[in-house]
Amino acid sequence: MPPLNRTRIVAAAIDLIEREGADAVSMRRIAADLEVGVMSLYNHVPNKSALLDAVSETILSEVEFTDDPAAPWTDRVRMQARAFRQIAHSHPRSTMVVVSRQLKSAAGMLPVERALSTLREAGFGEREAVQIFRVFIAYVIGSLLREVGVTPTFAPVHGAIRADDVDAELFPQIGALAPHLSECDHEAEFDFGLDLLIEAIAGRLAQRTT
Amino acid sequence: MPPLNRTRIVAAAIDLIEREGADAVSMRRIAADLEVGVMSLYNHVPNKSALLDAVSETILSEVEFTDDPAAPWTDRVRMQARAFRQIAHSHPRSTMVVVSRQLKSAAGMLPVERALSTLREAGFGEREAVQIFRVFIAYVIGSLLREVGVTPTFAPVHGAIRADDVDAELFPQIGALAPHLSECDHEAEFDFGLDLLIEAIAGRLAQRTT
DNA sequence: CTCCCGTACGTACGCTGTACGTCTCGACAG
DNA sequence: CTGTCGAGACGTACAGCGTACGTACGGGAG
Repeated sequence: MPPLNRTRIVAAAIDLIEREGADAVSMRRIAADLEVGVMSLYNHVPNKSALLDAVSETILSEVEFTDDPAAPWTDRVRMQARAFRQIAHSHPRSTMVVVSRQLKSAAGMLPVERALSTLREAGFGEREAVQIFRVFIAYVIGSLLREVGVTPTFAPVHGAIRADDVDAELFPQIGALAPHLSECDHEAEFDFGLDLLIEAIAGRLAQRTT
Repeated sequence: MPPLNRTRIVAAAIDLIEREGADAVSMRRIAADLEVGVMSLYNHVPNKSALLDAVSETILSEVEFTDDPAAPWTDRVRMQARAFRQIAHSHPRSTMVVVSRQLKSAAGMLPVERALSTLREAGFGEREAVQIFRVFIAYVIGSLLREVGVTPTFAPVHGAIRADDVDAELFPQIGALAPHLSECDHEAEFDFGLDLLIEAIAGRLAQRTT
């Protein structure tokens, strides 16, 4: 058994989250998985919150942000958004952890820097770039949370909604659209909204330069 | 002191969340606020999870969805989205609770029904209406979470980012745009993205009917 | 009056994060 | 070789959590 260290602890935490969900994470549980005393963890991690920060940072730094500065800005932002969505695939149950922690570290700020720089190079003004950036962030995070089921409200998937279950009098639309509501191709849905946003932004840019 | 009942318990829970945040919520704490034994709560609420569902439902049912079926669909969806955002104003610290619980009840499904019906009446197809609905939900929820600070990652507000704090070599854009990043008129930002989305959707509709 | 049931409540169990003290072991100074 | 020291592993302990269970009381039904 290799010596205990921060990296092994973080890896065990991620593994535990993916196996049993974020609620299952406890210092005792992680220690047990590592076959180690609980308090030994505290020699390498100051507290649970810092451990979750490290989890977030690790996952974030695994995302492959391949950016081609020569490509059109529309393709670049699309690629960046898609890269971010990869988190939901590579670490689905950790997504909420990643998204809900502010990281002041390089791993957390690099995606921001890239996005802003892309928008600036596309020709948007300072204030404009930040606004557009925020719109994309909101959409991407909202989409991720729906995909991993953290915000099931108003996004029922899983056949949780059956046409028979809903009162056709009160909710005729939900009843009628139940087949479409209960199935969701996350990638297609994500791209649909993403293209919509990019198209709208491109429209603004074109209209302003004329 | 009036007799204990479900309504009073839910009200106490909401009050506690708004005063001290969702993490401060515990059955013992709520019971103490009501000057009542902990286990007395369980005569009116089956468990903590159900209590939080009730909290979500209560807040949701307070949202005023004034919908004018005669108005253009663009105005209607804008109004619905803004109404939803009111949650962040009326119960900021409860927002995450509301958004993260799936409600099968009428209070949870009514907004969905309204949105879908608006989109259908605007002329969108079944599948299309659901897709567009999902895009709006993602954007609205993402925006709410940023506004209430649940997803501070990539959305640093509060002057948390100062131009001096960031390495100008590694993050030139973040440094240059720090003034804009550190201040955020949530309502204006929300409307900016909302109008962008509505405009894009309207474009799709116009293009298809021609 | 008696019975009964809903409500309030105390106790208890297993879980949580983590502060603190102890013990062991490898490295290095003399 | 021996004495010392620091770092890491670990046990114990405490306050707090959700809630299962048993008990006591008070008012309406028969």
